[in-house]
Amino acid sequence: MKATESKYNKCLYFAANTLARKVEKLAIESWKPVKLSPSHAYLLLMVLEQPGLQPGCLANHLQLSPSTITRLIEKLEEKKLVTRSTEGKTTLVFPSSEGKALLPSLKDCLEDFEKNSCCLIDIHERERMVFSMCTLADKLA
Amino acid sequence: MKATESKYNKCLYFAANTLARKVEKLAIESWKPVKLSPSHAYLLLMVLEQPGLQPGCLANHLQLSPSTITRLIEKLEEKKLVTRSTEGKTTLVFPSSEGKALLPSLKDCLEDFEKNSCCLIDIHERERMVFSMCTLADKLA
DNA sequence: AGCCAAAGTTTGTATATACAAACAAGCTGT
DNA sequence: ACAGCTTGTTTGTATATACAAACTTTGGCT
Repeated sequence: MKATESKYNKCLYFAANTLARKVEKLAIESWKPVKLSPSHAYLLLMVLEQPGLQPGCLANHLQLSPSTITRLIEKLEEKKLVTRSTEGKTTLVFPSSEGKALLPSLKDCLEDFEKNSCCLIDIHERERMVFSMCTLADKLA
Repeated sequence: MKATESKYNKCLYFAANTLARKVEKLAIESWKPVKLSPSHAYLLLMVLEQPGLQPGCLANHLQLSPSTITRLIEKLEEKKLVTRSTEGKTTLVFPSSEGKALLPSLKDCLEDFEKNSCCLIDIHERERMVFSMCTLADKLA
């Protein structure tokens, strides 16, 4: 059965969750080449662009809870892709050289993901949808 | 920080996940009066409308995996809101009388949820967004 | 100086969901 | 008739995420 045919196809709860799960699946595929989950990949990308970023800042940008960010960083640290350095009460996250080496592949994966999802929906409709989703998310904050 | 201001505010992965998590939170609040999580509530609603529905059919309508449906039913069974009866290789799910008694409250919660989320976004934009989300979800199936 | 409040981070624990494998029942072709 | 495929369901295990509580450091107030 298709989502558009479900009894709940007008329901925001249903639509938001169903879409998120399927997008997650597509994203997981897209990031398999670098052996990272999408969240880990996005976090690493941010750290590569702004070395020394703090967990709190990452949480804001990725709209994830601080504790989730801690867990993501832990895993990236295990994989030797980032390092943490504690400065007083704050923590700074830096990419390792291995992490830096991954940058081109990460960008390829991101591009792949965008390409795969863009070809499924009219680009303007997609843009409007993403904007609506972010706007509504903000109002739910 | 707001989702619309994030570095990733154009990214489908980011938008879909952020929105879904926040909608989930709102839904959790909306269904607190009946002490059920949103998924459990939606499942119970379906079973109330169509007693004897099979897990597989529930999975299709709710767009969840069969194993997730099993887990949801287990919990509703613990709470004595539904019963399972196995007929050969299929299973039929029926609401208990306690489950039936919950129907009016469930509908109130659903209405509350709709009301709370509708007042945040223009109703036509919302409709279009939900439709786009379902359509895209189908293409990602 | 000393203490309390605030801010940043981490830890313990819980929920939602899925995949893959196991299981069970029915169906098909020879 | 029965060996094997197919379908529906459940179980074992894993991931993503969050909340609440516990630290930790810093800065303000007295």
